[in-house]
Amino acid sequence: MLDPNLLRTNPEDVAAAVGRRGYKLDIEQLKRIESERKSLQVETEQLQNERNTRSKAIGQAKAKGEDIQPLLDEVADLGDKLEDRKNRLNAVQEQLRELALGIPNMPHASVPDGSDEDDNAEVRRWGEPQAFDFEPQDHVSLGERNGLMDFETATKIAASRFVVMQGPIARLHRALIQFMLDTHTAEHGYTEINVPYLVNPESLYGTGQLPKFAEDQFHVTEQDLYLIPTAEVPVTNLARDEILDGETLPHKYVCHSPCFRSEAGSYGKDTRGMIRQHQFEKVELVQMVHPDESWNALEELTGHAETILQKLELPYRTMALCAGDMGFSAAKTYDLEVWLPGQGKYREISSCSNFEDFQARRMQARYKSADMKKPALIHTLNGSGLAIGRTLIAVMENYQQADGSIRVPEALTPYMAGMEFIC
RNA sequence: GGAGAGGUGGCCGAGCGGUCGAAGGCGCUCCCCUGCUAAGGGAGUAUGGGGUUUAUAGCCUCAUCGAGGGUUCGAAUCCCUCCCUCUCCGCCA
Repeated sequence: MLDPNLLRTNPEDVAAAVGRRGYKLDIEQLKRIESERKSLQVETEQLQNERNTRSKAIGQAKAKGEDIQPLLDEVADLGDKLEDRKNRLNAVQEQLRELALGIPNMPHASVPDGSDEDDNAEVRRWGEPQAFDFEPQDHVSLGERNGLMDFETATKIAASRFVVMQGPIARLHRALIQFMLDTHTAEHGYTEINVPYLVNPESLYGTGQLPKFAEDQFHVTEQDLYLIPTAEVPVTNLARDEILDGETLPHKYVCHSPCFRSEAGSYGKDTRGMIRQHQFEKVELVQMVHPDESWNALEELTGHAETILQKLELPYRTMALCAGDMGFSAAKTYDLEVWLPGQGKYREISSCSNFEDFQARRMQARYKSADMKKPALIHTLNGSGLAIGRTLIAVMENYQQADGSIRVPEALTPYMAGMEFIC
């Protein structure tokens, strides 16, 4: 959520900023509702004040044993009037809240212009896609070779967009998780954390998945809980309604979790293989930082994710998302795209964003240092470090041999009991 | 799942329809006293919103005693629903 005060006092600037990402802010509507809110709120509070004052007087009169009937007659119609104003005020405030919750974050000045992924800017590139002296297969044919990956059975026991993995591939999948957690905790200073995979609606409001993206979530209606679409949700919400000690910032968490996404609206997209699944695993990096530090932190966090790709020796490029391609809550996002020989292109494997105070405001996540009179909003960031399923694919496709076997990346052999090839 | 108890300010803990945003204690901040890492005295010490304002100063005001409804001129106090915590029993990875 944007600063309501900014929205009130300077809607033109806000409109211009969010306009860069293709969001049309109706300034006239905003101003109209806002002025209505103001007059209604002032009136309502005056009435409340009157009621409080008079009720107090009644109490005092009664204590002295005076006749309070005349006083009661005086306030007879106050209640109805107040009730009416309150209802109208609530309606207007709700309208305003919905409007504010629906406005995306303002892109940072350094975010490139553009409307879709074609306008994303390449920031840097690492590694060379290797030349194969045979026709490289994609992960689906590589995985199905010995029944290591089974999409049909997954469809039988669940639905499409799920997978069953077995044997060394299942182990490689686990090895990637261990490797990433170990790297981020030992080398990058993150604290490993384990969190609930079902969260309440408040948490999804906090990070911005609700109210706008309800159809993307798996909802357990009986208990009104949601399967997490990413560990970002439970981890970032650790700070919800908290005042963190400023001296303890930054808080850096690394969290492995499954992620559940309905993928509504992506029918027919990436239907083959493990690229886009309803359930996948991810090692997520989350940082809660001092507002002055978030831009440094974004560069740092992106670098942490890149380190994983470098250690796995997977070629990738770093893209700065253009204004029109960024997620709802982000002020700036870097995507890491890994080279997939099976597709002959770079595909997203990580997304690292600075949300500034956008999520923090929704969550009321604040910090306070000794020299501060009042608490202030923290800044939040997160990034995949990395998506496990897609990393697995990348390893399979980039490390495949002519015979269809897969060489185990050196960084992973300690986690594979020394196994060098998956046959 | 069954039976009970309870959710109040940073913490502990009173309050059981009126002058309560809330006694008291602890903690914290400032001041005083004290010739010494103790003790004592005094003052202060919740958060969020709105209005006014150049102002994150001041002033005015509203809301908040787990959450949401209700009764009432008036609710921390009464009623209803929900959530959470604790104790005992049952079940169970």
